[in-house]
Amino acid sequence: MATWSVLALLRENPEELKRHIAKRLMDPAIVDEVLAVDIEWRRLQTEINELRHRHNVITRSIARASSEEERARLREEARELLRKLEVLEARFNEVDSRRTQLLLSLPNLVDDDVPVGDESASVPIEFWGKPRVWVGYLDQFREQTERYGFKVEYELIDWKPVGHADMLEEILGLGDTRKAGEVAGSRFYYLFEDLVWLDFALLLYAIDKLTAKGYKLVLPPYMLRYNVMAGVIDLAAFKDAIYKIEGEDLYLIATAEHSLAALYYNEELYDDELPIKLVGVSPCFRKEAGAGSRDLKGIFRVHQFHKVEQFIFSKPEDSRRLHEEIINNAKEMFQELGLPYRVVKIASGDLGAPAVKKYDLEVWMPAQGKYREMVSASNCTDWQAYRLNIKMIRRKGMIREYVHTLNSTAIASTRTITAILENYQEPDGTVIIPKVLRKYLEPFERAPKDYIKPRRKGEEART
RNA sequence: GCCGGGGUGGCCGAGCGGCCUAAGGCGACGGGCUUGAGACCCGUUGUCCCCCCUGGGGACGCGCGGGUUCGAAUCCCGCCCCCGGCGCCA
Repeated sequence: MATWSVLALLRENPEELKRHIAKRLMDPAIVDEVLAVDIEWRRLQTEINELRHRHNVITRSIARASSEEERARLREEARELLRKLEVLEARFNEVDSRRTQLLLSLPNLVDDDVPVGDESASVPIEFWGKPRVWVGYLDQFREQTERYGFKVEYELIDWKPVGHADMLEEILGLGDTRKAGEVAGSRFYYLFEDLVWLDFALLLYAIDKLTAKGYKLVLPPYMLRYNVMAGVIDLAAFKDAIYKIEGEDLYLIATAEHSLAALYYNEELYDDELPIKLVGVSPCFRKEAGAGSRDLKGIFRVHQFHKVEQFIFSKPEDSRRLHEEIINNAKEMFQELGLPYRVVKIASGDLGAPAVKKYDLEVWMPAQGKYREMVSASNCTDWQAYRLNIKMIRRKGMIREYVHTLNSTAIASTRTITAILENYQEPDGTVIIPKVLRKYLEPFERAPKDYIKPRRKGEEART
């Protein structure tokens, strides 16, 4: 019998489950509630099973009854049981849907390795690259490195790089968020020419990199049904992030993770075919309802962007190792892109409900004087698999368990573009194109090759 | 979107109101036989609940959800998906 780790812990050691939930800074009282409902659920089920059994016995005897009178008597007896069952089943259905709802509202467990606390407890565990630090940001740069005991080499610059938002609209003239705002709303954008080429070059680079490592390339559905979406994310994320198609049971994906996870919805995988490593490409649609006015300028936080995503279905015993693998893949790509980053181990209070552990990769943004999130890599263990009903069968003994799922950004296009606009910016506004991207631009006549040249807004593109 | 056909266990495929709750085959797993493998023989093969829990009992399960009946894979209604034809379309 396959068991979901959270349900197993609820039944075996509810106090321990409470500690996990408390680590997420959530109210552990839900544990008592769901435990009581689960007990009631089991009790009712036992009672109903017994009544149904008696009913089945009678029902079977009707066909074999010797006389018409006997049949009539048995029918009445069966009806009497049905009346009792009706009452019990009504209770059960109530309890059952309550139980389902409560179980689905439980977050995943928290890995022992995760720092406990709110987001301020998240800890950088590794720095890479030589960030360019403007003199005015030196203090805050030190604050973001030395405070955690890291001595990070940097290049001090005396000119302040232009922020990505002004770069794209004013210096390069290759983006228009004002017009997009007028016709679609804030957090939408038009990108033009070289930045569009750059977007596609980034995607191709990530696809090339990961398929070379054996990941299977997938172009997934961009919309999913409610039941499937609810299997992948928690309700809070649903409200804050997900767009619904009017009049249809369809929701726009916020990341390819959602439809990649759903690839084996209601299926069983044999242990000898795992791990299954996928690389998906898709647009991502996000409401950003909880974001308020954060990052309103530019294209850092937008309703729509392209992303290449890593996704793995794994054996339970392999998921920790594979979690390291996907964050390492991301690191490798950002190293090759030459973007200085740090890896942050996310604190328990800031974990999403699906994950037991999460790493973010944050790139140094010279114009903001901050490290900003580019990549997020999560180990979801059996949380999504339980909800999507994806099991693993161990050949040895044909034992069924839930598979583990893992996901990580490879490259999110618009965010990575913001990082390139700030990190590869020359004092005159020229943006150097990272070397690894150039081969993906080479075949196209009108694509930029080595540089993106400044040309004020309204100026004709290219020379 | 319209008309017609169809969705049965991991897979193929019978069954079309009760001969007790899915025949038969394949696969997989366990065991027997064997020096080993194959062939062969026996058993097992979904979900859930209960118990005196190396085992035993029961409920549910035939695309999904309802309904009719003492009894539904079998009859009725709604939805989803697949195949064929027509229409529309990048």
